[in-house]
Amino acid sequence: MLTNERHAYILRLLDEKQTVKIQELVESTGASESTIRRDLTDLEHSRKLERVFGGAILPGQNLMEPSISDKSTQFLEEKIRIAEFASSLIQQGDSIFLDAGTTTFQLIPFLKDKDLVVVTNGLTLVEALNEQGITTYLTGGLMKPRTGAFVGSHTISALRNYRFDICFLGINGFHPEYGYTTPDPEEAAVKQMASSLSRKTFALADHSKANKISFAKIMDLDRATLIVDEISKEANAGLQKKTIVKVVAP
Amino acid sequence: MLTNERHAYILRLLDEKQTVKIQELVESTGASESTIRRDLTDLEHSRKLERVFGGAILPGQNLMEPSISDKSTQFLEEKIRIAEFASSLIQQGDSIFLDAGTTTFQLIPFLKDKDLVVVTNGLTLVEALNEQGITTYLTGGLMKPRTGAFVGSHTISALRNYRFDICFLGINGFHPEYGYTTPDPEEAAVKQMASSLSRKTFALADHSKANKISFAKIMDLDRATLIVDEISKEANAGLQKKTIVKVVAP
DNA sequence: TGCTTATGAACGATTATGATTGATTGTGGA
DNA sequence: TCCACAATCAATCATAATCGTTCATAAGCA
Repeated sequence: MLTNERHAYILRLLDEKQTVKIQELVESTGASESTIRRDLTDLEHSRKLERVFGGAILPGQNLMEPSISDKSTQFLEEKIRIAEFASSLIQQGDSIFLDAGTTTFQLIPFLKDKDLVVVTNGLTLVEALNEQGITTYLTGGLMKPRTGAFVGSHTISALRNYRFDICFLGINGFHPEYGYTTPDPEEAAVKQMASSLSRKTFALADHSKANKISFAKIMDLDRATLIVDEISKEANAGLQKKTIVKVVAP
Repeated sequence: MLTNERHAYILRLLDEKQTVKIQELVESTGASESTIRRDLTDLEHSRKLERVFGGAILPGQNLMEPSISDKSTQFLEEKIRIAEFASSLIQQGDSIFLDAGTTTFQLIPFLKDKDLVVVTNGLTLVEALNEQGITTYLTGGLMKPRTGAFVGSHTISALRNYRFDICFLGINGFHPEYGYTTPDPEEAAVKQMASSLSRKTFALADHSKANKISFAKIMDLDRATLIVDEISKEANAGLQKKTIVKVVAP
């Protein structure tokens, strides 16, 4: 059995059953445990699956490719609600920055007929924006393969060419003390720069990001207005002292 | 068994079974392993299949067909031949600029395992480059919806951040007197800037571009080495006085 | 005949594989 | 909670399969 065949087989089985066990694969393929282990390591490295103790599962926080986004985007309903509200803050003729990310991506359908200039650092976003016929500038820079986000010094200096009325940021966590955070320092730097070039900054997040802390700090809470779908009363009270919070209930 | 017969047989088998093993082919055709190896290498070069360890699989399982449909299939064989030769000019560790375009797009499969840094202004190219695991910078700028090329002042100034060993340009026409031309002045400006930042510049074109003149002039012939698939003797004589021409015959 | 092309065998180099090891993690009972 | 046991893990090594290259021979062609 060819290596590629095994890989395809594993992915097919995984797609059917959501999870696969290593022992199960050893038996059904006839390959050794070591080989299956290596297969899973390879496939995880190319983000096709996620390893767990004893087997593998479908990748959780997945890419934003249209093909998989439909079924794998978590909190899609909430993100759309957040995006719709965010779009209501935009004026005709505004210039806006759209951060790379799945939540900001949901903003795009609401931007039609607004006569905007949009700048983004997200590869998937620029394609969707163009389909909507919106004038779009991409920052460029070094591309992060997994997320399709552009980062690095090139991206930062490209941003300096622009000024924005509004800046919409995706974030991975917000916390009263630690502020807005995201896993990648490079992405954090881009978000900081974009925000500093904008008259107003909005942070978009679903409720799962509440009180989460990621590795890289973007900014303190008071530097951006937070838009969330729902939030506990205690948490909200804690946040209100720091910044403006807009809760978009269903 | 004739070479062509074997090739046809291999492709038929591959189409049926999705994958073929070398041992399997050795047995069923009676040819030696070396011969089958050569067959697979040939067929891979003409993009009919993709080699893997122990056999071969159908090509482009994960490439994007939709974005490159009509225009790119014209003279596809020729473009691949041109691209393969062009790739032979690249040294390990080079930094190269890849112009947006269908001919330069065909270069990408030949760039694997070359340890390169690639800069491009083509949206479709950056995606394909990333699938190959090549470190890729996108210039960014204003996106031209139809072609997926980035142009404008942002693109130009982004280019100034880099220096290239080699620059590969796609063109729409070449002419002894009028030089290299392309329809869009904005794209011409990008090509000019990229070339001026490169130690060497190559213009890639199929024979249909001979003696064609488009609206915007990129540069005179002597500023770049021309790579074409074929060309009439008279035309070649006229060109040779102006620049170096490399003809990539089948 | 002389020339080119296709072929097959042989070589060392590269890659995939399977078995083994000791470390790590999850499980269940005291 | 703690401990012991079983399952799983990553790392290593030796082996087997496959790879590209080279060279010599055979076949096709003028």
